[in-house]
Amino acid sequence: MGRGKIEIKRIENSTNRQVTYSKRRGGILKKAKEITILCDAEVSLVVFSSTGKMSEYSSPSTTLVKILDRYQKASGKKLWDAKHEFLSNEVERIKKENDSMQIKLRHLKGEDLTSLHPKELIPIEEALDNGLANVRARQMEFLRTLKKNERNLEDENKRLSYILHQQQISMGGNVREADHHGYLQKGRDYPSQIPFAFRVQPIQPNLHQNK
Amino acid sequence: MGRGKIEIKRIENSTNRQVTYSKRRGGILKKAKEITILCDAEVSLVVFSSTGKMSEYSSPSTTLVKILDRYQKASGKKLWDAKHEFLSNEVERIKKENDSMQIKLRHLKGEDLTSLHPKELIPIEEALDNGLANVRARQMEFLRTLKKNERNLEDENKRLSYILHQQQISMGGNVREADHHGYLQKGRDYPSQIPFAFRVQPIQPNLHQNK
DNA sequence: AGCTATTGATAAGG
DNA sequence: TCCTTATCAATAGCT
Repeated sequence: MGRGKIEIKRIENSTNRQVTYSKRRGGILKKAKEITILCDAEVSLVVFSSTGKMSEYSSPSTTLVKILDRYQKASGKKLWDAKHEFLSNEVERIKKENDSMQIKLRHLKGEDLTSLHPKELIPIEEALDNGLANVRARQMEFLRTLKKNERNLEDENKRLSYILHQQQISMGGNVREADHHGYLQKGRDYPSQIPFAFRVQPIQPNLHQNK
Repeated sequence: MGRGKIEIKRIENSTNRQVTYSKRRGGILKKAKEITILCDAEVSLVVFSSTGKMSEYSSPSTTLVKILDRYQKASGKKLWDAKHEFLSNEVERIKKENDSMQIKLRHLKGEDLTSLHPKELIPIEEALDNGLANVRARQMEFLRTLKKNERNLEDENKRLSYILHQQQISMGGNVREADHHGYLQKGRDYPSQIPFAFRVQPIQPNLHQNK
């Protein structure tokens, strides 16, 4: 019923699918209302688009809950109880998972070990060893990063101090020439010779870089 | 859409109403299926005729229960009562607990450490150290128990062997007197003197005592 | 969002 | 309930 026949299969073009959905949703809702009025029927219609947006229709004078109640009586299927059962099972399932993790955690913390066979201690020991190695490796890595950061900042500090000092020399004439030469000759060590007031305050190393 | 336009109002003729219901029900079900397929939608449709007969459609791969579940989440309306809510909350709660344990376990195994602040590594390291100490202490304890067990068994073995030997002496006369005295004199070392046939097979130490 | 050619749904009748 | 068919309604493809 359109400019051409279409095959009933998923519309691949997403825009097209959306448009068709919108049109047909209107159509089916209208049909639901019509059958309700024309035939004195009760209808409950819930539609989710592929994007997750919901539309619903329930015939007037009833609610979805009432219709579902009737549904259960008519079909013999249990929506309530099934839902109940499903959730109960879910709770059970997750609780078990929980318990087993709890136990593993306790074992790793070295608790409740007396209940274990000595053979079961071995993989735990290995896991702990391994974990410890990983944690320490990570700590070392972090230390290295910190040190590197510090060194970079020190270098930058020296560079800035040097520049500041030179500027000071070119601005005011009352700086002794000797100091100036001293910097050029002493290389890496020159910052120690700079009066404190010239030094640039180091900024906080960026501890959050991996956060 | 028929031989004549009809007004959308209750069809008074009961037979006519039934017929129209039947036709339109077919139509709306078809539309529901089509929108499901064409637009990748999820549909739940329940219809009751005025005579109380029910028809339903749920998109494949889902059930009415699942759709209703989604319905509740999307609409905020509660279809089921407090008990369900309680169970749902329970599921949520335990799932969260589960996730947090999952994360702790992973951290203890030395996984996903890069997401941690170095300060957070310290308690993990401590826990691992502690756990390792406990596991190893347990292993040592076990070893001690084993050794003690072994010693006890050896002693029992000797005792039994001695008794057996004495019995053998009192029953048959062809055992040399010397051997008999030997046991009493040599103390702890005597079992090595007993012929193999006299020795009692040691039983398996009870490794499962704490299981 | 509108427009319209075209297909689809269905009212009436058998 | 099912078939047929005239007729109206829904909508696919475009803009």
